Amino acid sequence: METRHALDAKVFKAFCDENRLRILERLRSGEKCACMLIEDLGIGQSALSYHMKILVESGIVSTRQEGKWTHYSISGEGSARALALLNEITTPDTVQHDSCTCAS
Amino acid sequence: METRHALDAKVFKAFCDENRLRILERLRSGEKCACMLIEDLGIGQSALSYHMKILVESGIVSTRQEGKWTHYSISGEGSARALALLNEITTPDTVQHDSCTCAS
DNA sequence: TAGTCGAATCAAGATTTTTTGATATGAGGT
DNA sequence: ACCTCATATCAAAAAATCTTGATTCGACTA
Repeated sequence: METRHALDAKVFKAFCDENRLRILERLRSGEKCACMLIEDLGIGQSALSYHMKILVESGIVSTRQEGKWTHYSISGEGSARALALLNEITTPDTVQHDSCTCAS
Repeated sequence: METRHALDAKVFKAFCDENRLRILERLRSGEKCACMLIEDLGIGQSALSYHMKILVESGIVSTRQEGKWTHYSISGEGSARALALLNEITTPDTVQHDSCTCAS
């Protein structure tokens, strides 16, 4: 079983790699097929496939099959989830725990 | 020189590791000193120091020195920057590029 | 059904990140 | 000045991630 933290980390791994950020940058301007990304980014076919898998599994990107072509686009839903998660992670708790007592 | 993507990736690396997410979880309830985090997370002293460095350099966490103790807390400013960045990265461009023509 | 083409998967090596233990630094306290 | 304690840094090993080239899979076409 994976901990919740491991699952959360998976979402943010989508944004941790330079190539994936370059892919997302391309997708901001609309759906793209794999062939176009490969050409545009100067990246190997299997490398692209590897990164797309990570992006899709994190929920940030969705796929559409059209014959033998695969088209990728940014998932609004997935992005919203990531944004909400990031917000949660960085927002102070309502419940305040005991503060540090090491200097007392 | 580092590309912008590499810099952006650095910010999100703060959230890519299970231990760092556990640290942030603790910090949500307020400022904590290193000694408390080490004990609470069952992590080595130098491992904590390593992760804190990444968190601080990404701007998500800020430090306060008090005698020989270091206290860490979530930076509202840094978090807001990360949130804005994530939002930008995942929001469709205004300028629409040519769409994919591979199936034409 | 054989051939072709786009994309996924696999296996190996390269690179990066994380952990660990040892040592250094720096702020107090004596 | 010396000692102690908290944290940072360093170096080496361990683990995870990324790249590359080869192979496989699945959809279309002839």
